[in-house]
Amino acid sequence: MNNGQAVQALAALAHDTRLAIFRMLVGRGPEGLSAGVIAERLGIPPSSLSFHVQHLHRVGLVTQRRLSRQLIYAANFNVMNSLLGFLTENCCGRDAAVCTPACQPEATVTARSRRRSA
Amino acid sequence: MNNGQAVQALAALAHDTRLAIFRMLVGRGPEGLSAGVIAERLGIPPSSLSFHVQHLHRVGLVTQRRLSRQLIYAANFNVMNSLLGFLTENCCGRDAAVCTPACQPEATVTARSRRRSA
DNA sequence: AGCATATTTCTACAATAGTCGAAGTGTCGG
DNA sequence: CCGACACTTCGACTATTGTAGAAATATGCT
Repeated sequence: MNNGQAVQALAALAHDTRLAIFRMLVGRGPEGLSAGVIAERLGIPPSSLSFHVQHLHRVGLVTQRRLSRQLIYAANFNVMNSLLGFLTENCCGRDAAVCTPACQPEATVTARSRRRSA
Repeated sequence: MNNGQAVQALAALAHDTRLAIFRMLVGRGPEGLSAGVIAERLGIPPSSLSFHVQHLHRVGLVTQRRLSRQLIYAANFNVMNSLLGFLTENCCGRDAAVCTPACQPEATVTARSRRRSA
């Protein structure tokens, strides 16, 4: 993920409604949820939901598929993964595990410093 | 970090100029950089720099201290850490390490996220 | 005190983002 | 083919954010 993509993804998540949508979809997993259900749960009009969920879709954070009449949205973990990778790589101290959030089980080897030959 | 704080932090980073500022400060470490130097390096007017760096300061992502006439800004790794923690906790599958970016030394990290940033 | 430097705050404007009803599009059941 | 349903797109408006010169504030030097 490059700088521009990161800005886009961050902007997509930087909104109450969209973060709520994304978290809801993350909780649901690959199965996803239909647009109508999301809108109803959040108590927002369908057109507003569509506006926001498409923002997330445009930047790749959610996938879209049709199931008969409904459009099912689901979180795209790969892109979220890339975003977190970008942030840890570029927005944390380079030498240290100074910014290793919920993930220092035992190893803590900074993935970056371990660039083993491909 | 709660939902609202996360949205604020994400919004702060979701802008080309601010992300550039933050990355510059991350690269510099605790020593930080003065407002003037940052503005000059980015080629933006002082008032614009002030606007953006204060946005980052307001949400806690950068610290501010005075050194004689200059105001020195530095990245606040704690808050960045909290943000990453929030994202991994709330925006990734809860059961799985489905979204553990730079936390697996050599295993699952996608080849793309491993390339060193230029 | 008076002047230079570093940075912020003010101000006015430009641009972008968000809201939501209404109209349009795709899909199914009969 | 028609009507109902699920959702999106359009359109018009409001609100928020970004930009940058000019004026103001803070600090230091002599």
